[in-house]
Amino acid sequence: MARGYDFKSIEAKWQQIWEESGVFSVKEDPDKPKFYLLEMYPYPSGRIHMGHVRNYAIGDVMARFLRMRGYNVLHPMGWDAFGLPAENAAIEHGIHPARWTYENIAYMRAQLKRMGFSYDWDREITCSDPDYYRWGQWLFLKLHEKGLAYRKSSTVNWCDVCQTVLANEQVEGGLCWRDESPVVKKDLVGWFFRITAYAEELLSGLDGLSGWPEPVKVMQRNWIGKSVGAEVRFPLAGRQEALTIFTTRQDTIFGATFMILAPEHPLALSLSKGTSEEKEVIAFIDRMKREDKVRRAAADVEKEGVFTGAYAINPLTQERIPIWLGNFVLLEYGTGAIMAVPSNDQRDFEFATKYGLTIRLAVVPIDAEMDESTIGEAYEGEGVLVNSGPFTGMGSREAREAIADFLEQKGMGSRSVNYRLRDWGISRQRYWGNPIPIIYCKKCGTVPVPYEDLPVILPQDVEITMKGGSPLAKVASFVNVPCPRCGGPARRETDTMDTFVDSSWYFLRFASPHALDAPVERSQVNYWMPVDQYIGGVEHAVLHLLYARFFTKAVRDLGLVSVDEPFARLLTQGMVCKETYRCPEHGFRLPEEVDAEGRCRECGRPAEIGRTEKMSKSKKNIIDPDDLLAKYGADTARLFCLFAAPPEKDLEWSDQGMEGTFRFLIRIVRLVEDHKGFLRSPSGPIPFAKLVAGRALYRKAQQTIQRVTQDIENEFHFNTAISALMELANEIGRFDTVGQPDEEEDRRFAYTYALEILVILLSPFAPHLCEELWECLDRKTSIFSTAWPTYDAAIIQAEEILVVVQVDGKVRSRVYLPSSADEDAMRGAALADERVRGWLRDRSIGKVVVVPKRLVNIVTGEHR
RNA sequence: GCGAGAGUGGCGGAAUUGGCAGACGCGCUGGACUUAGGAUCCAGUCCCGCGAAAUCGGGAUGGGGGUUCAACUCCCCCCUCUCGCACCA
Repeated sequence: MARGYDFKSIEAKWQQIWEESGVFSVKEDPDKPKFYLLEMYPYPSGRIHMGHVRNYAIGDVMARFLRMRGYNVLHPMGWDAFGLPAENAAIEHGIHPARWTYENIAYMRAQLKRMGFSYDWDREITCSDPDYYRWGQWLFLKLHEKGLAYRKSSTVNWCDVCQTVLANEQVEGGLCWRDESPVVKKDLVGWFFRITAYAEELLSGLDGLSGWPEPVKVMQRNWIGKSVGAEVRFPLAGRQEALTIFTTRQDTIFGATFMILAPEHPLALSLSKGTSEEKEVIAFIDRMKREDKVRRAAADVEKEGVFTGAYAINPLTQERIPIWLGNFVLLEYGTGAIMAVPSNDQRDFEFATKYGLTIRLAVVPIDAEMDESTIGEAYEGEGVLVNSGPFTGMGSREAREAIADFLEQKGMGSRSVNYRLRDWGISRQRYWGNPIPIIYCKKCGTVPVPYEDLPVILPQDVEITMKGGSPLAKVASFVNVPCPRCGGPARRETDTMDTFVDSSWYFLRFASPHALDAPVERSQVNYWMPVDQYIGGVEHAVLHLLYARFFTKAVRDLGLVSVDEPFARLLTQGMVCKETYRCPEHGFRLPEEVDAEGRCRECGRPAEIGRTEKMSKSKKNIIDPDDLLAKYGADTARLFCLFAAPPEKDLEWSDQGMEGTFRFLIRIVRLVEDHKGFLRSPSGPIPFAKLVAGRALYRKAQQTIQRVTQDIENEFHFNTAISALMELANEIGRFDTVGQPDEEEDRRFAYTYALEILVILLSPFAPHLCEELWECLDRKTSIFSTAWPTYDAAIIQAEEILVVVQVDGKVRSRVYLPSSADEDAMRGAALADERVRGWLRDRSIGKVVVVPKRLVNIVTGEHR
């Protein structure tokens, strides 16, 4: 026990009481405003880390605060329990993924309980439970019926380490988001969700999300990548067909002097057939196929291409222009073909320069000279059209409309919109995930598993390896099933769903976690949704948060929910960071691997104190929440996370900061315990008007109510809320409890009041200790069934205000005035102030600026 | 390259409808109590200067310019850092 603060028994005691009383389980209640507060559920990796502690501490303050403010708060927790690490554990330690996962969950649930988070555990969801994943399968089948889930062959991102496909969103800079190994391309058949069907709504919906951080919305907008332009048909010379391209710059079409196709373009081979270029074209296509997609897509790779031998007709100039293949043209975007305008597109310019192709100006800047013979780079800005027939002289912006109209009138093309967003590939060639409920029959083709046969249970006895394809494919009893349609022999789909599918609707399930005949119970989900406040890491800005928005809209269109957007407000908390130690020979070192002189204990070389980085095992700078619980307890750990930085910023870990926070709690314990005999006033409350000795302290307590309430409510400024509490604690500590005998009642009353306010206001941050102190203060019911205190604006207003007096903008004096002082009184008092008069000697008074209740600025004229 | 965000004491951070820059905490310095202090309490702590002293003077919010009675806050230019996207036609 530490100096009178026995956090271990206090925390255990109250956690047990909360659990037994079930105070945090909720149900729908029409008499209270509802509030759905959600933090991103964790992957059960083994133990919680500081990022979880911070995330959930932020959420728990909100939950407890809002309950005391009279809201009906839904605050659930669950487990993102499917995923690859479970399979890795199976291979490394021979533990079954299910056992590994459920043991981790048991341990982590206990950790969360020891942190004292106020979850409604009755609603706990584990997405690897058949009760949960059957509804994921059900939703898959519904999406399939609507054409929103489909199967296709495509070139996919393949991670060799994970032995599975990755979605576009899961590739970061050409590397796997999970293990940072290079991603390679591979042709595979797999299942996709048609997220692109919602591209426009996902984009426009962002405008309504005023409670989301702007950076996240920007990232999503960029990811969706809407481009407005036109599709234009370029007739092929000597053929009936035409080549369709997409462009956003139809105003530059008169400068289109050649065309480029992606090497994989279906016309690529046939165009060169029979030409003298055929051999080279085949060789080029082969080479591109072998080359890694990621490397090819990097911007710094040199552009290269090959002439197909074929020509197209520029529909506006009627010019015969050559068709090339180019490594930088992507099959997946637009039509996989482009018109090349080297004068107005830098990529086309580089290509044209390399291969000696024609460059002709189409759009030139208004105020600068440009010449085909001297052009050094493409001009990509807005400007004026040249060489453009009837459109010459038109502004480029205007010309885009005019040329689009022209193309539509002549039947040469049409306005068109393209998105960078691709459909979401959800097939994973792994075991520990939700089985895709599809059966393949030779006779009937692709057959959905009938709803009444759900769930497709993930079999238990599976040999897990990281090679040779999906583990499920080797389980004969799973694979071989009769076709639901014809009864003939058929086989199951052996891919499982991306785990992001599970997390795309778990927030809906929390509203009715035990619904037996549907994924959600409609009245309950409509009562609770949307999530009023969602809290989690910014790393999911485009992954989970985009998928979840898509799912919500799709599920809405199935008639299951009535909201358009799942998360009304979003808080993305910063990372938890700590300084690192690095030895030139041994790399990152643990703090205990470095001695007091800062040398590596192994080789004696000075270890460099590295930069502050996100806590991670590999950087050896993690803090284990279990250690904090043992040394300081949950309240201190939570309070420090909230005090050290505002939630959206990175938090820099500081052991000394932890100590300071711990000391603060000990001081509060002493404030209560050292004055036990002094507390409580037998004669009842004293009206503020009659308070004398305790007047200032009472007012400070009232002011603190205002500050803490506002800081929590607006912008989540927990750090400043806590500093306000520290100020109040300091003032209580300074308060003279002795005084004159006739003032004793007055002092007792104010002291007790201030202390009670301190404990209540602190309770969302340090709930266990505050319950305990509340009990010490002789209160009989839980502090969390107490209403959040209110303040009186008239009391908060001090009788006297401090007015700053400036002369020519510099502070020269300060005067105290009654708070009722009007502008004239302020001006008069300022001008009468002796110090100010000294500064005004020899000068004439020009303007006098008066800011009510704050400041007087006297502007002087020239010297007299 | 494009997009977004951020630069304030020794450190984490306060203060932006423009109105006392540095709240609160850490660290540090001095003192008290102590056999002892890495416990606790009290005082001090942005920089420079005069001074016995402060309700003294000057300077200071990445750098430079501007608007204003008044700028950490608004406008323009520049520098640095972080994050996201990265040949998307």
